Amino acid sequence: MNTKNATIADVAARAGVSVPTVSRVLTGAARVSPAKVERVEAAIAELNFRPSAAARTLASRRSQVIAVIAGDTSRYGYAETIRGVEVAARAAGYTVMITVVETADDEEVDRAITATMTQSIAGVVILKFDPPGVAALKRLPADIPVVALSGVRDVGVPQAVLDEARAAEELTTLLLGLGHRTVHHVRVPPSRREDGRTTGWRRALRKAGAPVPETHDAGWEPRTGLEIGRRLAEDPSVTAVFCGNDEIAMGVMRGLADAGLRVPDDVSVAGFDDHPLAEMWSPPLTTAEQDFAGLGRRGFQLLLHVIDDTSDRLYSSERPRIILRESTAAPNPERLRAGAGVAQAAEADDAGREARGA
Amino acid sequence: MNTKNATIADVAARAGVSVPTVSRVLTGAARVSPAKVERVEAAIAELNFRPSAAARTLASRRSQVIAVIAGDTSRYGYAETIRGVEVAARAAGYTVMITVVETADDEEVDRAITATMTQSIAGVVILKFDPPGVAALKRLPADIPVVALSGVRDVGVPQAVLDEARAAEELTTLLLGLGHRTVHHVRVPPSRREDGRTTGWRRALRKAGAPVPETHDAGWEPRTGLEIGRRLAEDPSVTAVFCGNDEIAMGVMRGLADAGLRVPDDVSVAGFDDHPLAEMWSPPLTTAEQDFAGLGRRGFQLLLHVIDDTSDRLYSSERPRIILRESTAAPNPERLRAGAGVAQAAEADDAGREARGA
DNA sequence: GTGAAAGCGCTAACAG
DNA sequence: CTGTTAGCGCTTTCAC
Repeated sequence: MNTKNATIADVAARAGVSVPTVSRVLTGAARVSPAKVERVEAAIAELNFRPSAAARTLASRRSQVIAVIAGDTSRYGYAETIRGVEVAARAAGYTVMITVVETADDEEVDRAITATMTQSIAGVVILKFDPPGVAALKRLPADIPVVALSGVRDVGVPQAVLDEARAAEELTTLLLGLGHRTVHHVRVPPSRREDGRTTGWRRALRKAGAPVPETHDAGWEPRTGLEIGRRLAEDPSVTAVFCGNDEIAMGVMRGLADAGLRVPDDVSVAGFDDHPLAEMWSPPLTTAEQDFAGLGRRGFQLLLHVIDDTSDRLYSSERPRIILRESTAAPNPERLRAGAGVAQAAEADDAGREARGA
Repeated sequence: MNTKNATIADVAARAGVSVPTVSRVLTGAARVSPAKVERVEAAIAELNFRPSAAARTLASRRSQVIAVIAGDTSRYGYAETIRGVEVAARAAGYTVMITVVETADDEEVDRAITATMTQSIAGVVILKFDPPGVAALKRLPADIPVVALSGVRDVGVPQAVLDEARAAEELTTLLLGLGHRTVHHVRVPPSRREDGRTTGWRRALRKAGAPVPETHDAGWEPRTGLEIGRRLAEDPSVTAVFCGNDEIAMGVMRGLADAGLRVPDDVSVAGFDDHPLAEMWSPPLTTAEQDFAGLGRRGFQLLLHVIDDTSDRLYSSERPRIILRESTAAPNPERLRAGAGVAQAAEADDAGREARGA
């Protein structure tokens, strides 16, 4: 076996042709006589030659690598989105490079942008799921092809979107339709001031004329939902809870259970995303499906269009699907009664705050 | 602002120095007079210059990119391991490139190896968690620095390991200590004939003189555990189940619950990995913690040693930790009695098979 | 079709 | 310390 990598010159020598000819059969850029093609291919196989992407990129000023910039790589939605990008990229002959931006600090964002731009890449897909993603998108040089992936439509950048607001609105409306006076909301860390999930929830309540309760803020870790669940259990006006994602919903349910409440008998809980474990949960979780992998795939396709300048319609969105399972039901009449007084007060409170412009 | 990327020559011209001098301040390879350093840095900032990794790699034959080869990127253990690698790589100034190998087919593995080797990379970290990973490791050229990450120690390759067999043995022993006659086992897809998890389980049973029941094979999806759970419920000799990972354990528990059995009252269930949702589950899941992110970090550090040829001890392992929660308890006396006859028969059966050399 | 010549943007030896 | 001279391995003109 050959230890050192053969070069295109080695292949040319072995095949008895010139270097450019080898390059031609490699790239298929120009026609080469069948006889030579065959000899070149034989030489490539014999020498186990693999072209150097670095040299090729340097000479051609084109690259088959794309970068994914993300605030995280491991959490469900992120990992699935990245997987979708990777699958589509691989199918198109591209390789994926990862750049993680942990915070939205100037320094961290710059570091990430530099790390990304230094690599000669064809384009970047950026997960605009959180503040670091938003910040990175803002700082990315304008001359590099880029596609943003997110839950809310934004202007000025080609993007693939999951219509979170719509899904959240439908889900909340469904809960209201079950007979709940209102629906409480536990947020996951938003990408900016307000997420599509929260917006949709609010919109549904407004449209239904239901009171809009104060939101509860959870982190990304399921256990952050636990404490919130316990607090929620103490408030008898709470009969339905819509959580920003399934993992938080599971934490909230654990907290509710710790407090002795049953789901959905005492409180209905809905999640978001349709995490693979949502249907395994006890009770199986009502949620809104989010096709993250599809988002990633669509994002990459869009990027390909941006790269090739095939700019017809640089936007892609898809309607989400609500999945009704057993964690949601009609409100518990007793609890509804018990909470009535409290809710009344809260409502007045809420009205007051709104009037003051909060 | 400058649209096109500035080159090192532009910087040199602007700073009034030679190109190599700019290179020197860039790489810090040689001393440059403070005055020039300052001018060069100013020029770099003004031109917003970013060196081209492709050119640098081509000229220096060194790269700051590593590849991660994995059979999957999204599942819990995989995603966390990759995250660990990325964090460590980023801290050391490296960028991570992902190569997914979906199957162990020659063609697919070759495609992945070629895609990886074509990029000029400093080394590769390979997730030897499954057959594709094992196959890819086997086909990787010998001259590229490589570190394998897995649950079982193997010879011939620098590697970071999570001692699965030991964790599984301890967990099974713990279950046995609770009074169960034996422990049933649901496997996740193994990396080869037998995983460390299964090996450890078997070892514990053997050491305790407990019968070794037939294993059940689940897939990666939680729902594959569901059907197995239902089947397990029908067999009264089953009082304790050790699952290959937490997600499958959750599916199994759902199946058990569907059949009307309670955990841990009727059947104890233990998982593996300590998935973030394991403690949110009802009941909270007994499991063995697996520090995947740590595995990834250690793997990258090892790779750095392989690259620098600092070959002291190219192996790293860590003792796992068992987490006892509420999904496991002493066996249900009634079920134990009911199952005795069946178990007896199964045991005889098992003994017979073993005698025949299975 | 095909080869010769000229770089791509950078680093690696050299001299000095 | 610093500039000059050669490439790294490939693609891209441009003749023929």
